[in-house]
Amino acid sequence: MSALTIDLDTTFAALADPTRRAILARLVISEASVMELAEPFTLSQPTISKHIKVLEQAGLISRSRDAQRRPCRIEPKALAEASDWLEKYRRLWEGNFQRLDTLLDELKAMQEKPK
Amino acid sequence: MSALTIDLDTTFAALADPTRRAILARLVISEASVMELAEPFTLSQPTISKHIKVLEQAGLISRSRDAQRRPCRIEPKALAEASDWLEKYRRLWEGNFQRLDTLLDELKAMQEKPK
DNA sequence: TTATCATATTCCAAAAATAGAATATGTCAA
DNA sequence: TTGACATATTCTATTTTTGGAATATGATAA
Repeated sequence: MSALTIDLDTTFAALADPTRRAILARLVISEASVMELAEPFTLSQPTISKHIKVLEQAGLISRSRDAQRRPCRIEPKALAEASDWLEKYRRLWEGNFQRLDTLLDELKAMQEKPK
Repeated sequence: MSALTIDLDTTFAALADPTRRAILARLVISEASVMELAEPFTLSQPTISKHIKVLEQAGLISRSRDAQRRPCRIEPKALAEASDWLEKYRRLWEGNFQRLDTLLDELKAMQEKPK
């Protein structure tokens, strides 16, 4: 199973945790090791490792090797897929809203100048 | 606690379920009752009601009253907040990528024409 | 009112997520 | 090789999520 088949279930579930979102926010700045990522939290190292694993399995980050370290970096594809899904529905809904808006304008115009 | 304070945890968790995303996708077309929303699924009515409750508590939909029905409609604010979060990090990362890209181009140019 | 339709809630069981402690593995430097 | 450091895994307990069956509530029409 390649990273291409990561589904939105897994991606959104990974994003639903504040620790994991904070890790992603940190990784936007630069790559970082597990220790560096764990530093701001009171959580234990194993717990952070597990959060990192969830992010990796969701395709949101990938790992490399630097001596004993396993630096994490953001993988934008999964982020983009989730964002695309939301943007699609946002645009569609805004389309609906615009039509509703037009309708309300028409109704208002009719009230002011009933024919 | 107003709908304004809905957090991303709840929103992303609500989006992490395919049934709930399908319900949202359906609601982009138009408002719909619980029965109408349940129709495409093999899940029981109570189960669909519970999914709807999760979406409502996440601020992703709201309900109204039409005789015995409780039509659901999309609430775009939570959708927009989740989308904004993702878009922000997507843009930031794409910024990083562009800088990296520029760096790689420079390295490549140096290899072709070492000074 | 009563029957009916639409929806919600309660209760239960199964599965999954989360965290820490303890421990294991992997990598490097001396 | 050994010691030290970085990270991962296992085990266990707790909490949350998900679903169905049964049941309750709410709203309307007759």
